[in-house]
Amino acid sequence: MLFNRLDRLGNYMEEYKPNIGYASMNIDVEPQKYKTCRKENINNDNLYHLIQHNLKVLENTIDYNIKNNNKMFRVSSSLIPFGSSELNTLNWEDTFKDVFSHLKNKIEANEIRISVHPGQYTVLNSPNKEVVENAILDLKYHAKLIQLLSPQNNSKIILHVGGVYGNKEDAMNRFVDVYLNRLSDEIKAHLVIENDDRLFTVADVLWISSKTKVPVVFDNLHHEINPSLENEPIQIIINKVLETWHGEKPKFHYSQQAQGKRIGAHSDTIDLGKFIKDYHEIYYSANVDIMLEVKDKNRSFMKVNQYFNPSQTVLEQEWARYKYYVMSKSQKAYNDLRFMFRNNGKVDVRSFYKIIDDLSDLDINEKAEANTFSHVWGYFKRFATEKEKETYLRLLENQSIDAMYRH
DNA sequence: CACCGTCAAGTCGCA
DNA sequence: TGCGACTTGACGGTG
Repeated sequence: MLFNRLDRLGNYMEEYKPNIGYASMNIDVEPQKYKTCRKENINNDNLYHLIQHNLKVLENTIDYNIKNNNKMFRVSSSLIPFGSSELNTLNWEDTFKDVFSHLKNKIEANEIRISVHPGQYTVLNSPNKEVVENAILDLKYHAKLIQLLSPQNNSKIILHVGGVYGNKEDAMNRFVDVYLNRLSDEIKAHLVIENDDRLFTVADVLWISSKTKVPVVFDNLHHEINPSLENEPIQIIINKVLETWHGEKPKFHYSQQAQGKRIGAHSDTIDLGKFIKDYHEIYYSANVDIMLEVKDKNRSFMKVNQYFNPSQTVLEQEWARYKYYVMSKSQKAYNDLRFMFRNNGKVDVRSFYKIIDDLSDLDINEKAEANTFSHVWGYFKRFATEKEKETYLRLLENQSIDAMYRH
């Protein structure tokens, strides 16, 4: 009997393997940062070069995703500076038509699911008419990005409900009203709403969904901080959220609290052990895709994706990348991992990342850090200029570890 | 060259 | 009533 049940659970595991995604930026591609400008510097020439640069950042991110078998990511709203403002008079859609078409082909050929996430300033339910108009323009901009990059039903615009203004019921009714009467079918085809960490709970967004049929994105950390439906088991709540997707594959958010920071602040990295525990409690029986919201972006994607799709080759690459980080934290962890990878032995994903994740709790170890810089310097001294060499030796002598990271 | 305050966007919550 | 926090790169001014 027990065996049968475990066996069935194992089958669910096979069947419900989530795509794992990360938000907006990739910290390991170059050029990495999206550029923008101030209002006073907006002109067509400037915008042209900024967008050209940003599309290159996006293409590099897509290439990274293809190479690393990543099937989901969030496109940054910063792609087009002032993309929803009338101050941007460049016809960027036509100007970069060929680039968009090229990127769209890459995304679709590799079956990558995309999403966009307008920020905290896009408020559809404001009592201020102008704020609402700007929010609608911003949704049009985001829908245009989807249309240009991947105009499929599973591409989503994730939005928060907005403000409360002293009366939550009125505020929710205003959202419903704007949704039903002001949004185009094209926006509605992609728009989904998420519970937030202060104002609108899962129960609130489910209510809005019941009036509008808008699907709901469940965010675990926001639900933990701003709970609702507390008498219901979590699986019942999840089932209610799943029903709002009407058979489409849902997208959920997952994040972890940063220790010692403001409530709701996202952690630097995903602790894989905690992820696995939460995944089995919350997401396990649901056929969903999971977007990670975390500071180290694609690196946590690699970590979580290895749990679902382990590969010895990838783990070895991961070990190579984390090597100096481990060395700078703990000589013991470094030796343990070397032992783990000895003789091309098979490495267990969870054990590997447990050693890496546990390092973040350690205090700064300046001796180990200085030792690491000596190792790294062993590689760099061949390429370094005289000036860089002087800087390095001066900083090492003074044990100025922080300054060394900067250089 | 390093560092700091301000700018964009809208809302909430605390003096 | 007004200002800090949230977010993040740009950019001007100061030392």
